[in-house]
Amino acid sequence: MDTLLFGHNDETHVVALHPVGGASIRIYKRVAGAVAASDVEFFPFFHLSDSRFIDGFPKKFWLKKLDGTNFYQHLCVFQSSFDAWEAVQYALRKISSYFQTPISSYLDTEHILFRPDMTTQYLLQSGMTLFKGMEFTDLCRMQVDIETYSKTHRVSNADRRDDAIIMIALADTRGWEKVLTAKRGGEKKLLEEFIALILERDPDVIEGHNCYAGALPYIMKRCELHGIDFAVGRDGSVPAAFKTRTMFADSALEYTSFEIAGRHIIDTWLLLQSFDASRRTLESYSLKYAAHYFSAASPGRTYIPEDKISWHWDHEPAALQRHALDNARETRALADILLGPSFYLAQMLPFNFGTLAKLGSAAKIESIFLRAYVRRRHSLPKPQHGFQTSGGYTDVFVTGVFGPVVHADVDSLYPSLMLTRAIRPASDALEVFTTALRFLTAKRLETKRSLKAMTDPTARTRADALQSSLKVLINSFYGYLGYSKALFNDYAKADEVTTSGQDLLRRLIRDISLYNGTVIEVDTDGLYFIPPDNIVGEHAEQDFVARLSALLPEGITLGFSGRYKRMLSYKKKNYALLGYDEKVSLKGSSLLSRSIEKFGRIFLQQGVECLLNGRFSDIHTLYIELVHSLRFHEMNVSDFARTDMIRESLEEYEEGVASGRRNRSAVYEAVIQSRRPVRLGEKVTYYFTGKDASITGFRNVKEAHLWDENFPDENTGFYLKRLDELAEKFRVFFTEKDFQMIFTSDDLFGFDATDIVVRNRRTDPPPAETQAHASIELDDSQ
DNA sequence: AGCTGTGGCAGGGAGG
DNA sequence: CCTCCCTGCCAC
Repeated sequence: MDTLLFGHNDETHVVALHPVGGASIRIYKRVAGAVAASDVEFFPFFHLSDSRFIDGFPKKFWLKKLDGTNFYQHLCVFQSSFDAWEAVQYALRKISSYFQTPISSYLDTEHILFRPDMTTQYLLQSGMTLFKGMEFTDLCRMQVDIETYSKTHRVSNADRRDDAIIMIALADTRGWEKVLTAKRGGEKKLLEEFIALILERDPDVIEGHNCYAGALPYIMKRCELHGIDFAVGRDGSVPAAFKTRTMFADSALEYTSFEIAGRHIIDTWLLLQSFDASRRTLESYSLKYAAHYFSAASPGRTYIPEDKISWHWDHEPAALQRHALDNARETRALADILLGPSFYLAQMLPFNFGTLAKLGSAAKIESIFLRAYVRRRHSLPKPQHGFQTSGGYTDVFVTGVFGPVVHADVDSLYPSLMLTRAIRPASDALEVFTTALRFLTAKRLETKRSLKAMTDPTARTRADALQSSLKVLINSFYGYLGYSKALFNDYAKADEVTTSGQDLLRRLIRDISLYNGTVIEVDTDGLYFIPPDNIVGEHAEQDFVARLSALLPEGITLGFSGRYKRMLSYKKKNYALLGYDEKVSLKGSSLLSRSIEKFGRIFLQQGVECLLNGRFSDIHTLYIELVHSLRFHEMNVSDFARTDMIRESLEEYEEGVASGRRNRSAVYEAVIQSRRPVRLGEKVTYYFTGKDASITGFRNVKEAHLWDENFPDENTGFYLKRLDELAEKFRVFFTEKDFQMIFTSDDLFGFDATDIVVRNRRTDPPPAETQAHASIELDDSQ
């Protein structure tokens, strides 16, 4: 698509554009924060580019700043296609007269047609809040799972003529379920049946697990091969497809995004990604794992691995049918759990439902600003250049094993500080920031209060989805301040928020110490501490936290968030907790990380458990067992393999290594060695081979599926060394003598755990006031 | 087209 | 050996 590029950037002018009275485009001049608007005056600082068409209609325009950073498509939604066309004509006339040259030839007007209908109206509402007053359950959501067959290869390929879609499982929220199967060579008929069913059931939402990267492109390709239109839009159109690249949790993600006219597409795989972006608790994004994680798996179901699908189709088609239908059901269960917040946000924000499910939090916050500023016809600021300089306060005062332990944290620390101290971006002339934050916070508290009184489960689910969607928004306000691309960013204010938070935490540490409590660890908004001797039992602990809370400024409260039998304090952001239910949970990247091999994770988990319970001889036994099974190749490859993600193409990798931009890395070398193509974002499992324990990591690597248990070639010395590296983490908890005795594989002098105790140490000089009251014994030897 | 932040630990490679 | 730098992963 052609781009109209005109004018030049100018620091003093900012442009906003929106429909007024349905048909005109106005461009504003920013004068000292106020707006001078004119139909005639024109300040062209944007690209008008890439208008997208759905069934011939311009859906929206994109305005792009000349520095390439911002898009304002949500300001450019028109009430009807007629208005949009008028707006285009208007803009072109203006541009032509401004430059005194006809430039209408830049736009391909051939493809703009007049045909306003309900579908177009529906689509064009994307700039407004949708579903106002509706309930989540009012939507008709359809779930889709496809199974594909391959005669010659383990996994089927959309491009191959001899592969086919053989089964489509469908379910919807009206309780309807169906499995379509293909007769021999009947893929075309199957697809036509599928299309007819979508039109008949007419769902508002189509859901699939990994449907953007999986089912949808596959189906589109198969339809293309059979020469049929996948016309499932409400206006009879085929889906619009476009390539997207987004950043999810530090890693680039490439997939083809689809839009179906009049319907929303939901990919539960993407929902999982954004769910995990804040919590980081998921081990995998597979449907199987996620369904299990959310306790949404169909009871007693069987799973058929991808490469066994063809076999089941030939020999046990009924089992495959059950498998496919269970996938559709689990997809629905996942969406039920994860989709609520997006639905209720669609009632509040100027994005449609399907889009909201894909957006990050900054885009959501910004849409609140944009709508308010457009309504008030106020100009928009440019993002500030610079960076944030401070963050949360983190400290650990003692290491070792302690108990009992209380965890307390400040409720919504950053939002509370922003409200009580009236912190808002300086550029926010209309004070949308504070108004919106206060409104959303009040709304959330109100929802949480009403939730307590509710008994009806569906009403509770609804209220909970609403309050958690509000929580997502509220917690994003702070991050928005420090975001480089945010129009209303303000780094100084972001710093003010964090430094006030730090002050508050230091004050709490002092207060706890003055009461003779011992603070173990602090991180950003919460602290773990040993309560004073006279505070015994849960009630007393809660009262104590309430007393501390009463000392804090108005509007800021400290909440009781847990009590533990014992805590192992290792390093900042690294600790373990032993609950009163005897459950142990590890925290922190050095104790619990996907980059640690499975045997290492087991070693750390069990080792920490033993430490918390004082079972020192068990650690010794555990160590010896692991050494033994490594030395005699008794482990499976999955116990010592590592899994990493492919984040760039092999070409980019080789280019990066050659240019010195990046180092060689084991996971890429493993793939290169096995000479196979890889997808971006693919996870590859590999292990180290050879005899030399001191090899550099990127040499002697092999993909895990090439490991043969009859000829185990893993580098035993390397993994033994690795075990000892992990054992080093325990050194700080023991005397040198005890440590040597526990972590040795020969019991020449016998093993005797009776004299072993955990050494508790002070790691940071405590604040002056606390020393006089220290109520635990500490070894200051460090 | 779409992308919230800082702080902290560990491991690997490169080069001394 | 060590230090420096980069990346990955995690806590909040």
